Amino acid sequence: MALTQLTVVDTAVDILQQFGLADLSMRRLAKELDVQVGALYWHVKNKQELLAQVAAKLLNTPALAVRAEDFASPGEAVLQLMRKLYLALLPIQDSPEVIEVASAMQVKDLQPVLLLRSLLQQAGLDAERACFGQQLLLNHVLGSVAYRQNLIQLDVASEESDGYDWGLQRAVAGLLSPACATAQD
Amino acid sequence: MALTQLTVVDTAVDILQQFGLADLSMRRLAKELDVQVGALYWHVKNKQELLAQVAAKLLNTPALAVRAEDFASPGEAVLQLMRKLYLALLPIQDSPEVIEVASAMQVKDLQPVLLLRSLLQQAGLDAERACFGQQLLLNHVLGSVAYRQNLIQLDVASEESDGYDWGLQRAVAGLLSPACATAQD
DNA sequence: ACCTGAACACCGTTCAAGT
DNA sequence: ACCTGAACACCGTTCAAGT
Repeated sequence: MALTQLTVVDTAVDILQQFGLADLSMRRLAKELDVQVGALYWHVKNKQELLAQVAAKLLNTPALAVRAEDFASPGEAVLQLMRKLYLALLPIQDSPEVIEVASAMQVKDLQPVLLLRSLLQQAGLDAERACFGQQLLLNHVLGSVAYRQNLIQLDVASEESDGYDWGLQRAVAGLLSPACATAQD
Repeated sequence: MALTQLTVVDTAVDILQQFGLADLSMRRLAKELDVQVGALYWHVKNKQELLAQVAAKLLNTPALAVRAEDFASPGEAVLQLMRKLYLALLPIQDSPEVIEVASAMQVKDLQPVLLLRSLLQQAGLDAERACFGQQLLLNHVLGSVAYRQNLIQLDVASEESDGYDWGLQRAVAGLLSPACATAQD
């Protein structure tokens, strides 16, 4: 197995899924690939860039696609996309941290994020507001996933609702309500 | 200056404010206090617990208090509290990470968080929903602060709005709208 | 009770030197 | 072009031994 950018990123995804971010070190990754640590730096610039690519691998999957035409309204499509995102990220340890790194690096090709913005525009928000709404909803998934993963990790994974879905519905309602002409100006 | 829990935490807060979380290591902290690293572990259990105490120090300040009686409605008080929180956290480097550690450790005495929940209840939400609403709004501040701190750090601190306030208004509207009888059941 | 000294088991990144 | 070996400058945590 030749050492390429692809194998490096894929192995990183593997380690993340199986052992979490704490175990995803450059040295551990090198060991898994049977090379010296330095060799990795021929294929990726640094750890941050590697994590951004890991995030892209996690999010750019057809499983997270949603077609607006399949729903009664764009709002319904938004809800569906957000629910898929939550369920996809929940089983991947520390996924919120990884995705925050990617967002921080201005990674532009996270498909579900672009899709979310586009759906919000289809629902009637202008470009700027779609962007703000995207932020609100993204903050909510990542925050909720992080919160729940933490509960799971440090004790019982209480079966009861964590409020993600309720908060999501209220947020989407707030974003798309007809009273959306900004309250103050 | 005797080495106590208090001085350790206060010095940690100092380092965080001046240099950020990356520089807040146990070794750096020990150097600042002119002691060996091991000495710190007599006064704090570990780094995680230290960070939780740092978060508490940051949040449990009278500057972040808001009295419901001073506003036309509980909803207005919520908006005000959230705006104060945002402005208070923005200048403190990596404050969202630090606060997430505290929340993760189930720290119960973060006053602005308790206040937020209480205001949501005063606005008419039942206990469970107030808790969910608190989550939504907290996710939004922490996410927005992290996002903005990142922009500041890696280039221009664009003066234009980051959408925090618009998202906040829409979220609060969604939470407190009269159509709050859950849409689906 | 409180602190030192020193160790243990790690990190990310760089770079001359090899092939 | 791609990789090794080895170094540099760090981490958090523990613990016998000192005072």
